[in-house]
Amino acid sequence: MISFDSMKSMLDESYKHVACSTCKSRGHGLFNGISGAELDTLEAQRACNFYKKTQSLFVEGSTPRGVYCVNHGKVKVFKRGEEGKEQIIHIAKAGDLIGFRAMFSGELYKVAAESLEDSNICFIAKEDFLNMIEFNPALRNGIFKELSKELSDRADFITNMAQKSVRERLAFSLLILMDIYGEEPINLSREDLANFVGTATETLIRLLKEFKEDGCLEIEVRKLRVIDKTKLISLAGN
Amino acid sequence: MISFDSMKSMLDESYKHVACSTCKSRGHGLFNGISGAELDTLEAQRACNFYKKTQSLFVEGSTPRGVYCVNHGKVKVFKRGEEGKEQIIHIAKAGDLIGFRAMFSGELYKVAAESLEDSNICFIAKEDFLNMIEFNPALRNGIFKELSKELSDRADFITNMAQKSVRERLAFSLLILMDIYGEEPINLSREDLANFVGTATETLIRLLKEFKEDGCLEIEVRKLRVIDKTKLISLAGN
DNA sequence: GCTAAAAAATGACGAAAATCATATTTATTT
DNA sequence: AAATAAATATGATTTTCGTCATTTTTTAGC
Repeated sequence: MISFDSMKSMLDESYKHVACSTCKSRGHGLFNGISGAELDTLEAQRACNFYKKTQSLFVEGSTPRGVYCVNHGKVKVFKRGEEGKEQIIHIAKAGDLIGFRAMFSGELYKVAAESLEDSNICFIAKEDFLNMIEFNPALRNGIFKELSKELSDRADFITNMAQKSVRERLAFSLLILMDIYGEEPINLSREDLANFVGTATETLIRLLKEFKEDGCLEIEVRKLRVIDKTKLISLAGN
Repeated sequence: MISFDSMKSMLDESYKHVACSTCKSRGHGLFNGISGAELDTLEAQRACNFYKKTQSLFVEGSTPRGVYCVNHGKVKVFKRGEEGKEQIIHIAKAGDLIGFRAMFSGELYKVAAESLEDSNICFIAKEDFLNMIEFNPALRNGIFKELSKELSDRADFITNMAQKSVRERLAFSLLILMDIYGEEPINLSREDLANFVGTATETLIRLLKEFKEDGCLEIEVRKLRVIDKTKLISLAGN
């Protein structure tokens, strides 16, 4: 049988030509409210690119030149600690915008971004993006809202890190990942999952096994499927 | 001798009548670029209040009605974990704005805020604040920048939490607190400091003692003074 | 399809830090 | 100033989790 991933690779070319006007990911994203002339402008300004799995969008310390809009696929946004260990801060899915924090700060990237699977990602230059915001109050408010939401999420993240056990954090992380992956199984390497939870890979593997034995998780090598969300919620402890 | 704190209390009345136009805290805050008619409007719209130490500005789950601008004093912004333990997310100093995330999200407060010392804090109603932003691009960009900075800070915070030892985190936290407290000694209870670092109070106390013995910290009951910043930086490990 | 390399899994062990119990000091109230 | 409460400090013990070593499985290249 031909895998879903290899099928997608075969479709590379078509992936490069997604129109914003028909982009299904747009519905849940920030460009949701856009239409008419503005949509045309967006369409003309953005460049669409295909990223193979594990390809880098940008690295820590580089100069931000624009924002990335995920049309299809998943992207991890992460930071490296001193010993080079990654801490995944955020996982972006279709419809999500990446790297807009850097548009406002005027600083170099403080995080890095890399595709987690074969992805199709559009790019909008800084100038064009800031211009759109300047003249579109609705979009502006969307950005404010999004920044606010992320800020709030990160406060939760910090609190969890400080006060919860690794087991609780894993359960919590899996619930977040369920939202991100939707119907699809969660497709992350053990290392990436460990770097999201904030633990050692070995510890993570042991806990996954426990969860499986507890009957809330189905495990294939790189595919996790939650089968008892209720139990997971109680394990997450809130 | 009369203490600084009690002296401040005696001056309550004067604290209530700080004019925005002469507010010294304004220089380092978001209202920095404001002048003329806008400054007059701000002046007219804001209400100035005195908060005694440990007084609450707002609690988790309540409805946001505006933003708070610290004229004098310090405020902790925190979240409570399941067992009620606080995690301090941010400590605001004079010139800082508190609670503007909630202005955009349309949600209830997800964090709480409480004064750490006798403080003078102005309040600007949501409507007025949003109005100012709508018509002042510079202020708007300031807010974007501020939100972005906090987002970046929190990514660091998360990474530190996940990858650093409590000792390293304490060193790092003390460096942050040095910036917040400036020339003054760091004035926090052991519990608050532990809740900022994200550790148990007992562990924190033991580590403070170590730092003191290492000669980088001077400890009075509620006053910490860093005396060897270089050493602290090396202890923080970045 | 075979081989090399990478990822996942398991076990043994130790260090870090939480918890619990209790003592001591400092603050607050009357 | 004494009494009570709260904050700080210290000790003993346990648990969690990270580290290191090694094996097994999966993936990717030729």
